[in-house]
Amino acid sequence: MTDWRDQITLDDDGPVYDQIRRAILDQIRTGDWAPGYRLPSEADLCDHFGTARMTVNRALRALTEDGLVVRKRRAGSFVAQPDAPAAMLEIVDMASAIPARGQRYGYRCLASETVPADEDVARQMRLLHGARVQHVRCLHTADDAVVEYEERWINLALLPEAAQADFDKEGPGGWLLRKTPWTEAEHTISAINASDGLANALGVAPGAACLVLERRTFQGEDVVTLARLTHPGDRHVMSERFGPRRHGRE
Amino acid sequence: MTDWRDQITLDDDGPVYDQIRRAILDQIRTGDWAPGYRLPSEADLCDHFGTARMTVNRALRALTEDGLVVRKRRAGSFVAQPDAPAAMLEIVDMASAIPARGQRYGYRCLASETVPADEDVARQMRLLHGARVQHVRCLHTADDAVVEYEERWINLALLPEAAQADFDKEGPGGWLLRKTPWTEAEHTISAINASDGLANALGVAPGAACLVLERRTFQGEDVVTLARLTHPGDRHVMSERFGPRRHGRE
DNA sequence: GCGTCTTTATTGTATAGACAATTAGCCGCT
DNA sequence: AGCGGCTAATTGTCTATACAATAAAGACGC
Repeated sequence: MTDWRDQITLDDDGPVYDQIRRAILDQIRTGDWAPGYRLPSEADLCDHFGTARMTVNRALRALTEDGLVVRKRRAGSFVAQPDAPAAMLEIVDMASAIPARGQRYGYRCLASETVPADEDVARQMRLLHGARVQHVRCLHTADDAVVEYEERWINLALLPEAAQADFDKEGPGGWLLRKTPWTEAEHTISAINASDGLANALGVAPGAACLVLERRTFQGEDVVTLARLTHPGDRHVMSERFGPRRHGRE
Repeated sequence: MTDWRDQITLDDDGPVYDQIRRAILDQIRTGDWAPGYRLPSEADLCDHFGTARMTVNRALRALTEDGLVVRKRRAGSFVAQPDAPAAMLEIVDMASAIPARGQRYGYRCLASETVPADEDVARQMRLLHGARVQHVRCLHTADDAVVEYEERWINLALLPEAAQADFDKEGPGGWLLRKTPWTEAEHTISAINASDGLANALGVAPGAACLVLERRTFQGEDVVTLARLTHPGDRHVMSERFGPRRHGRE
């Protein structure tokens, strides 16, 4: 990789601290500075941009508050591991959430195939009807009870490797978490009565209430992946807590 | 009211900017500085605390980012109107959400009574079994279709006025938004099959999947109110979008 | 090699001062 | 009374500097 100094420039639009923030954000978003990458020190950045340290500090602090960067005294500043989505609406990555509660996690892949997007999926993923997507269906279990039926569509235009990926051992959630740089996400929650097929997969009675969480994950304007996660309503709840953000020491 | 200088002091714990932030936060939380109140200017605060302006600025900026304070050049800094909870998980205050979509909003109060908390409610509200709470049940409609059945419990120890409040015209959501100072909130979402009674109230078939949102609203450690909001699953969804917070100009 | 001390790079916080941008409120004019 | 322009209060940003806290890396002794 060429020296970062050659790539990172300001756009002269808005406050300088925000220009710097966005410049660094871009490096992270493109994956150029991957998770774990050590950022230049404040001093180096000041030097490069020709600003005071407080200005660079403010940019880095904003990125830290957004969870994109982790900072440690003496060691430096690093691109954070992209686990942020899980933090907002809990019970997102089953593979990590279930062991945390002391239950035995199980995973089974039902199918993974490259297909043209049907109308509904194309609309939700902002793709043209018929665009190629990877369609994965799998089950997550806790102590042998099914807690989530996952249906997943991956945009092959953005992530062509997904067509070759092996989802037999690892769920698409974890795979994507490793592969894709930071993004935005959007959740939609609804409740449905289980169809016969779904009831069978989940191990519940037909007609039982199920909680459906659909998550679209973005890279800028593009949808990387669409996940439809269906849970038996009585066996699972989701929760989140918010308020004035936590400040200072954790 | 006595001069603010008599009330607001630092606790000497942690960074100064955070002490200042918390000191101001306390004024807001207690309702001492109510929504719309004009805060002292940065210069006054510097003077009072004996710090540099940047330090006070950082405290106020943090409060602004948390949505607790609104700042305007030349005019000053003001305590924000407490509309923040609605922003996080949308479809929260039906009375404002429904007209926003061009539908006709309707509200009907079914009952409002002062009762001792049963075991389940007491546990969720962190109260002693039998503590007095105001229990309100009501319906929200959009173009005459029921979109939400609201069951609400209000902690009378914290809000004794709730026993006398008239919930026939205004829903408890709006009333509380006006009455109670800023807090944290916690959501729990699940899906249930409608019981006969609930199905009747919502105007759906018995057994239909319903989305249940339970929200606990806190004042520090105390639960102010518990809301159980039940929606017909097929008629309603909730969504939220998140990612790197918006920065800079709106 | 293995512990212990020292050095030092890096971030975290705070200060004092400067200028820019915004705009509420006042003053004067008609 | 209404309008227009000026003034000044207030926030927004930036600089340059200083010292504190942390912990990695190196130096030293054994």
